[in-house]
Amino acid sequence: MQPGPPKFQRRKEDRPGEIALAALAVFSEKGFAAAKLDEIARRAGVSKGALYLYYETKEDIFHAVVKTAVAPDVAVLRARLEGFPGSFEELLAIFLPALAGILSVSPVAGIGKMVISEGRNFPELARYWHDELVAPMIGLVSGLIARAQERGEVRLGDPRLFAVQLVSPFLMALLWRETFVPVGAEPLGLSTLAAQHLAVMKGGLLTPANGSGS
Amino acid sequence: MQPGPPKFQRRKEDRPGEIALAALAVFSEKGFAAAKLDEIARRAGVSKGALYLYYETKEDIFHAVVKTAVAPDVAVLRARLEGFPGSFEELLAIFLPALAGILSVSPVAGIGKMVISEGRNFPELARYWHDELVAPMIGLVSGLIARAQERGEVRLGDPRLFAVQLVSPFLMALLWRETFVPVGAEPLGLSTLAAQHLAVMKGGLLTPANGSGS
Amino acid sequence: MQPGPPKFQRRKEDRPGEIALAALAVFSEKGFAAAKLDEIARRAGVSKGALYLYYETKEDIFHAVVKTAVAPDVAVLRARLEGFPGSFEELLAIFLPALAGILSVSPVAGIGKMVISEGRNFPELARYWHDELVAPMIGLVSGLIARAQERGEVRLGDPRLFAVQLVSPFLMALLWRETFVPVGAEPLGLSTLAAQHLAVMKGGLLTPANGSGS
Amino acid sequence: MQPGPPKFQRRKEDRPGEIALAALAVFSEKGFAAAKLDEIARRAGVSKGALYLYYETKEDIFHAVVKTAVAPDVAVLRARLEGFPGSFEELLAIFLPALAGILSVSPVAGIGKMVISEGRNFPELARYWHDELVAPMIGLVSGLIARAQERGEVRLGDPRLFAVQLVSPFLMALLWRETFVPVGAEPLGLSTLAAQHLAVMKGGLLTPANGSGS
DNA sequence: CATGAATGAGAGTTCATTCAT
DNA sequence: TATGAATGAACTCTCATTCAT
Repeated sequence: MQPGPPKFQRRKEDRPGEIALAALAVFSEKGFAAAKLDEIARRAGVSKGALYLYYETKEDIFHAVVKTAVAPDVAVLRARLEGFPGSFEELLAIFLPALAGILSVSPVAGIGKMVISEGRNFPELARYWHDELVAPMIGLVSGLIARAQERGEVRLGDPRLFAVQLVSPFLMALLWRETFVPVGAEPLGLSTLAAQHLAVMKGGLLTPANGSGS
Repeated sequence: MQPGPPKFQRRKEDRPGEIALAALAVFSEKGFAAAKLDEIARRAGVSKGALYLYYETKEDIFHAVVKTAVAPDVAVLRARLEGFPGSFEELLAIFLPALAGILSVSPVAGIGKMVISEGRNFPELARYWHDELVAPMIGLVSGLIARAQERGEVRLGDPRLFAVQLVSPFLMALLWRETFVPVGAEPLGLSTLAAQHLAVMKGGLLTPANGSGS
Repeated sequence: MQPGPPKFQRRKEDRPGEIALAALAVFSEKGFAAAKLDEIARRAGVSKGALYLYYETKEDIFHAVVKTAVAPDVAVLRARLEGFPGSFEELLAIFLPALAGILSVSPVAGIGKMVISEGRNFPELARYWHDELVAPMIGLVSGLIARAQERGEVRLGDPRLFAVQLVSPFLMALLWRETFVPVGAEPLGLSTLAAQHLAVMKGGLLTPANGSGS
Repeated sequence: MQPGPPKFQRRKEDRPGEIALAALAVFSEKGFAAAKLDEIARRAGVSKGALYLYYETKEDIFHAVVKTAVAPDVAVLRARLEGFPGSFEELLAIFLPALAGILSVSPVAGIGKMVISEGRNFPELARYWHDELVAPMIGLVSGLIARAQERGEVRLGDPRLFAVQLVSPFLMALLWRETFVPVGAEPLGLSTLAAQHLAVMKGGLLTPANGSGS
């Protein structure tokens, strides 16, 4: 049986991704409970019934959305940081702007907000995010800091808390953007923040021989 | 027949506060949409109908909860900071532990999570929080920094971003506590964080003559 | 124990009547189901709980209202009509304006609307009204007509339907006043209607010898 | 396993009409407030949720019901009456039985009762009925009477009140049927009433040359 | 595969009724 | 008696999920 003339049609294999993308937007804007499947379907360009061809339940879609797009970012950063040849100061100078860059384009802000919001309702997702994204990231940075401490580059102190100090301004900037900018607040420039944070961290984190001379 | 416990009590004075307290817990755990009035009523020890004796709608209860307990904290901090006689370094040494102390006992974490979660659904509340709590706080700290810069105590840079750097680790610690600790993550000790953050900020924020000698 | 100075206070024995009066207004405006006991209590100047000191249920109040103020009107008309000495033509000339006069000041319109509206929900009340007010009235008028027919004053025909023809314009005028005048319709003047209706009925109801000569 | 009757049918076309029909019955029996959507849905043979596929709110269903089936009756009568070639006496002889016939089969009685009952609660509907049905009908009949007066066929007097006299017995008959017949009252035969009313009106409404000779 | 009309459990809200005061 | 805070059943309306087409 020869194939008829190939009619244009969307590739079926993309449907789950298209749905997840639409769902990310809706969940991120409304939260889990207030998000309507009707709206997700409409934004995905499919019928409401079609959602159930690819996902079992609304919760299932939510899980898919949260778990999607997590791995790539971690992998990218891990690749850049692990085995970085230079000093910790040089590492910081690379890492902080890179983090700012990634965060400003990644959907991680929206998903992060969802995890914060719905963590109590979906502990499995909170655990997943902690185990897959947050803990590895913190662990990675902590490890780099610990090694830098061993080399005498970084002052004494809890590496995990140092890691928190390093990344928290960016977290705050993301939440600021999602929460207060829509109601009229002045945005926090991510790149300026990265530069200024780098300067302060170099001054405060590094030992005198390594940082204060810059 | 001996009288059992009375079927209900008349305590008009106390009810609104009790309801708001119960609602804070439920909203904070579940988010606005997933919170059931049934549960709020049960935790407040009243019937569902009684809620409507004191509040018009579910949204009204939510508003009451979000607007509650905002002013006190701001006022306390403003009183401590404004007109502080010492140097900025001394100010930091007071301010960071104080902030950590306040945050660890205030319901601000739960409410803040709600504002982050539901900001899009209730922009009025996001605006209220920004205008009443967040912007004043940031403005207060920024002002202190700017004056310290004029005195040559603090390095050059955007005071608003310095303020973000100062407070963001505590924001992150709160969200960490609310989101990841319940699923098994190691807590971030607020007081240890405050001490370490103070050390780093003194090293990185202050000018050499003022900070690096400590 | 000497009595203290006599404080002014409302006479308790009027309470049920005051409540029924307020209830008449509210039921008449809103219908049974949409009438709120809160509003009845407020208009009666008592608390909601006080209603239950005098009536068992909302339905009980409704019954009281419907059954109240029915008997007087019937009695007045019956007294005027029964044993009227003159001709039927003279009777009509008395009866129609009198009916118009009574209806324009009596609460019968409001109650009648309630009976029409709620007859299906409260058949007992429909039956009560029919038996106590409507059927006696129709019977009374029918009887007068029948006797006038026997005297050759009124044309042949079903006396009951003649009675309907006699009273129906006033019914319509009442319903018009209650229903359409509030939304801007021109009122139907009851006294003008009575005069014109009298003229037509004299021409159409009476036999030539009795009516057409007027 | 043989297939039982399908759990539900898709009949998008027919549903609104079926729902409105069921709603007419329920509203007419119970009044607006006492009518339960559950019962409307059950009588329409659909689920409660299905009502909301076709109507926005309960009030919306009520509006649809009240506005339904109004225009047709008016149009039919207007067509019959306007431009009627014969004398007013002949017109009456056609009009009154026709009115009786239409009213005895039309749902206008039930809807009219609803308008009377709920006019205060839904003034928009009272206005709609007045403007679309009642005022045009009264105006139509008044106009015919006025022209007949100009031709000397009808006695002097307010044409609008004459119109009321003409139609009110039928209104009363309808309300009688809806209100008192269900509790045991003798029905008022509409066709007999029409014939007798015709006779009386010919005698009382027409001028001697036109009416009294019949 | 795909649709969307239809379902039905469950939510927020109202209000007649009760009862501690 | 009188109050009105408190109750809880019942209502309207929503929306995740199903299924005839």
